[in-house]
Amino acid sequence: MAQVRPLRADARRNRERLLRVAAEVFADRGAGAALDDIARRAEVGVGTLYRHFPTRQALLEAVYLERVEAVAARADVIAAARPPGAALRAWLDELAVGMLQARGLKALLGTAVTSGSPACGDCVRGAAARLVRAAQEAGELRPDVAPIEVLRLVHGVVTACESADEVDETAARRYLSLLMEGLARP
Amino acid sequence: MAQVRPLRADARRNRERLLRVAAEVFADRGAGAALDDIARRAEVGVGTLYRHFPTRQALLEAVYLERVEAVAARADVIAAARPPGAALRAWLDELAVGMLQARGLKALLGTAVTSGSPACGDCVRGAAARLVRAAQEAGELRPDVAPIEVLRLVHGVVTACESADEVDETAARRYLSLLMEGLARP
DNA sequence: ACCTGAACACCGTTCAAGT
DNA sequence: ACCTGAACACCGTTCAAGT
Repeated sequence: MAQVRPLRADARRNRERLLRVAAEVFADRGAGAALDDIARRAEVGVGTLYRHFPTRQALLEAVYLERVEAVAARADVIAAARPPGAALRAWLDELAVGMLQARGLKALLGTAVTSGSPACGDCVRGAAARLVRAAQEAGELRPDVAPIEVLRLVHGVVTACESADEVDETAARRYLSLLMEGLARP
Repeated sequence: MAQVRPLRADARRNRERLLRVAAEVFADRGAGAALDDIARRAEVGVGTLYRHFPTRQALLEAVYLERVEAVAARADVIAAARPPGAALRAWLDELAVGMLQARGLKALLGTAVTSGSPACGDCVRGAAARLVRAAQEAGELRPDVAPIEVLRLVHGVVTACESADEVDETAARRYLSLLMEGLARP
């Protein structure tokens, strides 16, 4: 899937410049930022952007790949330190805060979670599945919810926060708290 | 605020044609449908569309005004027939189903709820406030949530449903059910 | 093998000219 | 008082020409 042959030196430089610039631009213009603008700031033809990243989604994934993997990896760290129910909750907390902070991350996870993009989606879905199953086996989570539903609900909760005037992590935690209480009862 | 003088006959006809066509187009193209397209189908210059509805939001509001008012009015009917907690829940159910069915309605309420647009926002916020307060006074709803937060959460839940493959009212009710259980505990 | 940027398509929005 | 549609701006996407 990934490049078998290493990229030519100039191509590699361009790719990296694009990623660095895209991260900045997504950060302050949001996930819908003009691709044209990203190419120009990276001092690269638009065609080059499209060659490396055929879709906006592909660019978003490449930009946030590390962060997404980090969040997914946190799942196991957290799971080792806490009982299943608390672990799930703590991880969803981190996930929600991450989505609130990184403006592109939420857009990415929104679609990645739904339409199974292999790169980023799998590791997040996998992490969620492990935590959800564990919590269900421990009787700390209602058995009739699927991991993907939990992810969708968290996505919805973050959306609810965004529609407030200012991004508010406290509100996010409160909303998640409500959600978790609902999820706990069978 | 509204037109003091009645509209000229041709203007009135144009306005009505625009509303009728816009309703159709929003219904099958979504709330982001091309305004250009709406004008063309209504056999009207684009400028005429902008004259009557200066923003997409204004058009959405005009198209869904009746439906929104109907939903708001349902609040009092429901409140008269059930205890406060059940009434709130039943109304939020109807609200969520309405947002799922009418593709523009959700987009409209999303912004209307946040950035207080007078036309549609007020009546929905008012209805929500009455039901939420009543449920809180009856001790059936935690006292630390504001009506607008409840609306945001419902909006988030509907968003969660939409990210599923197919629009699923059953899922919406389940999610709302979880949310309400979380909202009930103090 | 990769890059460039002109070219095209599409959509939103405005405004001069018309009735 | 209202309508029209050309004109402009902006953005996404492709592709012929270049190295």
